Amino acid sequence: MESSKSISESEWKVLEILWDKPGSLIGEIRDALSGSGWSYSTIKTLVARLVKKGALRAEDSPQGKRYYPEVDEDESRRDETKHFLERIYNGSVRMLFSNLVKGSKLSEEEAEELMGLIDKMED
Amino acid sequence: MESSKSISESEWKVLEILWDKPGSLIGEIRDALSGSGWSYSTIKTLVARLVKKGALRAEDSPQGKRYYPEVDEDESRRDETKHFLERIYNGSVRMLFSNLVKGSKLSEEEAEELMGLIDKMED
DNA sequence: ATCTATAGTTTACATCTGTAGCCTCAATTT
DNA sequence: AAATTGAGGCTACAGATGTAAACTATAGAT
Repeated sequence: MESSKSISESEWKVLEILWDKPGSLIGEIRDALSGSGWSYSTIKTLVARLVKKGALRAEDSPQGKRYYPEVDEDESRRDETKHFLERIYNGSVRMLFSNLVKGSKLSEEEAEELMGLIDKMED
Repeated sequence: MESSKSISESEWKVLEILWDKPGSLIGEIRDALSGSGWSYSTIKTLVARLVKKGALRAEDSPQGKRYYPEVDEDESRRDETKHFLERIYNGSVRMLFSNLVKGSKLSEEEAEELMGLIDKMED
C-alpha cells in the first residue's frame, strides 16, 4: 500500500470530517470545524497539507474543490493503533489492557476473564 | 501531579530504560540502547531533554550522574493511552476493541463477552 | 605525565506541527 | 459599481523533534 506519510493530530481531525462526508467543500469543512477554534487560514493549511501528503484528493467542481479521503478510515485507525501499541506497550494488546484494567471497576475475576479473552485474541 | 510535558517517541525509549533500571549512568543507558542506531550524542541529547522536561532527575554520584524517572511508568502509559484513545477513537475503549477484534480468532460469543467486560470497565 | 575514552554542556540544523497572515480573483451584497 | 466574503495559493514563524557535532573537564590506561 501507499507508504502514507504520518498524519498529525490536527490533520486527523480534518480527515475525520472527510471520512464522515467525503466530497465536502472547503466551506463545509470549515463549518464542521466551527468550534475548533481554528481560523479559516489554519483549516486551509491543514487541508493543503493533507492533500500534499496524499491523504486527501482535491477534485474540481462547479462549487469549488471537493475533497476526498485517499486513505481508509479503519485501516488508518489500525495503523495508528499498531504504532501506538509498539510505542507504548511493546506491541502487546495484553499489556495495554492489563494497564487499563488497573483502576477500573472490574473485579478480580472479571479482570482474569478479560485477560483470558485478550490472550485468546492475540496472535 | 505536575502537568508533565509531552514525551516524544524517542525520549520514551530512553525513559523505558530508566524505568527498567532506575539510577543508571549515562554509559549504561548508552549500552542499553546499542542497537538503536543512535549516536552517543543523540542519546545524551535525549537524556538532557528528559531532565529538562522533568521526566528524569539527575543525581550526582561518584560514578557520574545517575538518572531516575520522575514520572510513573503506569501512569505515563495511562496518560498516553488516554490521549491516544481521544485522538483516534473518540475516547472509547469500546471502539478501540471493536477495531482490534476484527480479524481476531475470537468467536462471536467470546467477542460479546469481551465487549460486556469492556463496557463494565469504562466509566 | 600524557593520552584517550567518557561524561557533561552547548550549539546546530532540517523537518514537522500548530497556527495564521497576505494577495488575488471571483461571487455576492448593498 | 463599490465593498465584502470566500476560495486558492503562497509565505511566515515559533516550538517540538530527530539527529548529531563541538568543546570542555576528567579519570583511567599506558
